[in-house]
Amino acid sequence: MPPIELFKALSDITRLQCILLIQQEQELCVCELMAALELSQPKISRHLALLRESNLLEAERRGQWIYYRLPAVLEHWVLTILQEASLQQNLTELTQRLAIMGERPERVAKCC
Amino acid sequence: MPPIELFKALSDITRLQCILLIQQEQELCVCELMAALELSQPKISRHLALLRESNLLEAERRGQWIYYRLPAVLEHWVLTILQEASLQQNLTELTQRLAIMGERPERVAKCC
DNA sequence: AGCGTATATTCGTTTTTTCATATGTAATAG
DNA sequence: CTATTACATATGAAAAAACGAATATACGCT
Repeated sequence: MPPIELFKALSDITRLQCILLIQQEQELCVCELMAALELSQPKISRHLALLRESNLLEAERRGQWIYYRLPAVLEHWVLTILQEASLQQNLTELTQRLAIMGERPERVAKCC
Repeated sequence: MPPIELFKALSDITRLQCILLIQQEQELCVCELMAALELSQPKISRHLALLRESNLLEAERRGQWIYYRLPAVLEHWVLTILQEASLQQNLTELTQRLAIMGERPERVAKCC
């Protein structure tokens, strides 16, 4: 992946927050991201699609839900940059809103 | 500096090439960047202005020329990201076009 | 089969970014 | 002082990105 593609992908606040929150939480479904970021479903979905197309996220359907996570194989320098970013980016507010939903799978059962 | 600001700054190919080439060469003037990237003066200048406004570059006038370089003090995580990017980004073509100009100060004398 | 939930995609519009052209400014040379 | 070089900035147009609203699809339940 060329650096410019990574930087373009991370240059939108919605995409940056999505990918960093997913990195922190291992995996998240769309409705959890909607709740955490307080954004509309199509908006979240479209940005996730962009990240998927750049191979920065992969999606897995489990029942009604589609879970997003970082790909198992990810170039090391990309991971380095994500980690540096997550050290700088304050995610506490997003994490709190996630916590309010409760733990998975109850969280999932409740959220959508 | 918030991560999103850095990623926005690096999400344009002209700005990315400028800053990485400057990082590699210590410092460059506008006419050297024009020659290396083969782009118009206002285009280079505008992108340099954006990088300057984000404090990712600093400018120093010496006679007729204005030299751009990385700031002496730059958050460490920003440097890390620039270094990771420069390991991935191929700058040989740009570097060659710089070399054709010859060495500074002859290069500078010739370039503009 | 029919309904509700979770997510994706399409479409038309708005906003943001980028660009080329033109003009302004600072330094140097004559 | 005038001309030239090196660079900055303003302006308006074009291209790209992001958005909301509506629609489509896929799954689970009854």
